[in-house]
Amino acid sequence: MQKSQVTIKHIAQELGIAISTVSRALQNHPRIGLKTKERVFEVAKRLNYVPNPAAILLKKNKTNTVGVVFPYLQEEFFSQAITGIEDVISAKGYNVVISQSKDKLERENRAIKSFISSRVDGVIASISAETTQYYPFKELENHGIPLVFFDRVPKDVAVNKVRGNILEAAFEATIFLAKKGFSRIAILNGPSNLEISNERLEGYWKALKSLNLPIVQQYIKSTDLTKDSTSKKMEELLLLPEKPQAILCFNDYVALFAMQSCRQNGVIPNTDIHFVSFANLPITAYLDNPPIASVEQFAYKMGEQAATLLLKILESNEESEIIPEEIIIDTELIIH
Amino acid sequence: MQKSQVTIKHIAQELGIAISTVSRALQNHPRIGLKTKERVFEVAKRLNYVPNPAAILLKKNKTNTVGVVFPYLQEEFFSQAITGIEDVISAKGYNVVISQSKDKLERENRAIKSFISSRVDGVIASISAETTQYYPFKELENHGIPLVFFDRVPKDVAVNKVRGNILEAAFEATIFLAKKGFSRIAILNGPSNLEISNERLEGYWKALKSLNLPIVQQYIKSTDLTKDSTSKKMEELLLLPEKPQAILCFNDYVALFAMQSCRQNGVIPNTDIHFVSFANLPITAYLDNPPIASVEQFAYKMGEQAATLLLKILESNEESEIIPEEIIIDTELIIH
DNA sequence: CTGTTAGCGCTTTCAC
DNA sequence: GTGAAAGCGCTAACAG
Repeated sequence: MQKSQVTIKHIAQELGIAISTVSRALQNHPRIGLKTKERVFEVAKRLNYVPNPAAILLKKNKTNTVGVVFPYLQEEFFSQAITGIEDVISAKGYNVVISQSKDKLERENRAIKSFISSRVDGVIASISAETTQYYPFKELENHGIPLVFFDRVPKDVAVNKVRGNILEAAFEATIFLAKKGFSRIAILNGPSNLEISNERLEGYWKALKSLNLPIVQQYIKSTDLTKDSTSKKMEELLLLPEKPQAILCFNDYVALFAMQSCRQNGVIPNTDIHFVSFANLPITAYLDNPPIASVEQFAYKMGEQAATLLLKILESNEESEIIPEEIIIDTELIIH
Repeated sequence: MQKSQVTIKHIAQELGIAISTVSRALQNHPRIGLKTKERVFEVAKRLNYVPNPAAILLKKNKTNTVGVVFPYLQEEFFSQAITGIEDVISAKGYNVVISQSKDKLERENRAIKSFISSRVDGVIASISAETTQYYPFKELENHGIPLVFFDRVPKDVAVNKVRGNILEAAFEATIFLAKKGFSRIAILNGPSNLEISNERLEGYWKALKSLNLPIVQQYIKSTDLTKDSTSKKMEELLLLPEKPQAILCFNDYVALFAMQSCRQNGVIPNTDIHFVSFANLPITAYLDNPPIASVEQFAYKMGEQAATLLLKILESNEESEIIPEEIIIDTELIIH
């Protein structure tokens, strides 16, 4: 029971023909006789032949594989996106290899290194909460590997991006809270190296301004997305003389952590303080008391778009200079 | 900016030495002069040399990659296990490629096919809820690819397995409920093609017997793990003239679905009907009203063990006949 | 210590 | 239509 190493050579021998003929037959080359093809396919199947991708890669210098680095696979937002990516990618005969950074720069780097050494054709990435520099991704560029950023895109860099219309969503969410009658609206934001954090903040600002509400610095907090950090910032908000009446959270997980922290401090979420968050994850469906609204970001669709953009780049003329593209997906505020 | 194709040939030319010398230097071969090595490494770094894995594979016929197929990556039980696997595997210089079956036989098959064609060295698998036959995995055997089953192991087949001591856990959980004073204990089990479902059932039976409680057929339900199926079975339990007082659930997700279904039918979970489940996932920490207890299965440790077993097989003499091994990890009932 | 050479499995000119 | 042969990047005898 050792590794079956059936090669086209075996097929050729069995049939008494040249290996080049077998190769062509297997590729459905037009100039090969129909009968020959049939015989080749029959023997290939019978022998359990599986082409050796290494040999093909060596020859063609193309792995037909794209790499994906996301912070957490278990977050539904990302896992839905991965499904979208996989569906598009595999329909085109490519494979996907998935890595998670767990929001650690070091793991992100390792993933990128491994993508380079395994010669993936392209990469889709959502940067870790620790990533403050574009640098690690520069390596991919050096090796000529096309890159599409997803959701968590780096700022101030001309790169391919697919992301939600977060500014608009934050604006709407804030307006929604104001219309509910709340004037003291806080924001529990993500780390400021993420452009999507800044966009939330801008949307929040824009809304407050348009409502003629004051911008209170103490109501603006950012967490590193961990439970500890989030609880700490939430407690700071609870200690303010004028507690916020409502909080816009970076995502559902931040909202859940914050709501837990409230409960531990004797504050009843969505009664004493109302929560709105981003992502609209299925997890909220399990809760007796979910955030009162959440921004649906259509992760699956975003994944599809990212994959489509990457494939477009891969299949464009490699020599042509490519100008970075930015795709923005509209969101929708879902009221629970 | 095209794919940099720096090869050892370039390094050899640059230095005016033979490519074999470069190859050996890069591998730290003992018989290469220290100075030569230094020069080779210097040039390699400067030229941004990355070894071509395809060429190595073609030569050595070893990808240093293991494949993992799990039902759902977003379930913490599996994602924790993957982290355990990754940590062990990457410490040994192997790579991991991850696939999810989404509990669909067809996706599972696709993943296995892809593992075969990409020539992974070994596979770790947790079978889908739809998989009733060992068959799809037989293909791996045909290609001499070692396989370790994880948690969801097929029944009646001599294969490598790493799993929790589910029978014991179900026994203890049932005893726990009985000690709480409940005599009408139901079980919302998983599909019967999963051995771990049968073990839960056996543990449950064993406990009831030891307690001299009757085994009531109407209290034994199995779901296919989807929300719909679980809700349906839960409603059947609610319609019984003698509703159960407590329910042992296949896992936390089944418990959450069942608890939702209770609420929708005016039954208060953990007040009217008490829940105990398997997995002890972090998700339960977000709930105001989690199951009263959950069986911690130590997914990370299970992942480590599975990876260790697979590596042991990979690194054993390939010719030696391997007898399947079964590793059983003890569980712990966590009371919330 | 280093160089020469064959060959891993496959594709692809270039012949016929 | 099919075959012969070169070569992708690398490793590992086999020579020195």
